[in-house]
Amino acid sequence: MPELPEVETSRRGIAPWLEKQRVVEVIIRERRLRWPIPDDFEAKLTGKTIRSVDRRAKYLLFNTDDGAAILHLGMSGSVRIIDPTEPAAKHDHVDIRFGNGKALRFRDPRRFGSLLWADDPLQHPLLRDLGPEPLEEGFDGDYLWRRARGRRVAIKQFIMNAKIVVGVGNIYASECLFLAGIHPKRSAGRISKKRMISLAGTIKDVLQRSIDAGGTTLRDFYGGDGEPGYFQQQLDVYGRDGDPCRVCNQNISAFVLGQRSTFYCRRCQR
DNA sequence: CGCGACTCCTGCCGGC
DNA sequence: TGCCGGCAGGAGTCGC
Repeated sequence: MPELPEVETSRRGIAPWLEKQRVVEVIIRERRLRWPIPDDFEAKLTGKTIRSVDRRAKYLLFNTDDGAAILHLGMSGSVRIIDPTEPAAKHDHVDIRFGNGKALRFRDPRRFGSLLWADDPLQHPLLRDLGPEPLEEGFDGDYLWRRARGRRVAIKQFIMNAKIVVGVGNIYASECLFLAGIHPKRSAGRISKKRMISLAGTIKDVLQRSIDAGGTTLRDFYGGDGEPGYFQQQLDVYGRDGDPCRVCNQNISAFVLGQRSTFYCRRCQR
């Protein structure tokens, strides 16, 4: 998946095409996603006007005057704006057609994504208990440090926990910890407030920089305009095991933590 | 409650 | 060239 910057880039790409547009038709070719698309989804959305396209964590929210569609891209999902006469390819599960003649097409080969309906999306069980947005008020080093009291889990898993803070995926978790000089395996509760302030800063910086760069990290990501992502390798450690550390020249190490690949510099990170 | 393991699914890549 | 195993950006759920 798209990590948070990819989702935000997708949101910015598609929002101008959708806002104030009336949904004229919803075409669902495959309902079996992470959860089945609800049977009444088409009926709920058809005929309504999109008021805004918002994002909460990695969920895209298509708000109408009466309820909202909630879309999660999972690991392999993408959205783009198309001419609805364009034939659907394999894994193109949903088209939402609008009054302006365009359509939003959702593709998701692995089907880990989801498409749901909620009268009040922020109160939906999947969104209700989420932690703060990393780029908004309410997230800083003090907050991280307070939440880490008594927690023995590895800091990498801690910052990837959406109940603590949303939007830090596997790639950026490694990157942020490298920049903060913290070993991925260090217990969350054993990190000083000073270092947590540094970590919160790197999380904000990395996510903001990645959004500014158009969000793209890996090659199968498509922005809302359908153009391939930039695939810029601005990454310092992710996927670079064996390469020399940018700072100290030590080879970057890799190991598995909580079933996720993890990259770090054993000299720079303690 | 906190934590670790497991799970869903397809595509792709490297090794033989 | 083909087959097979392993791995991939997420995150909910279960069992201890």
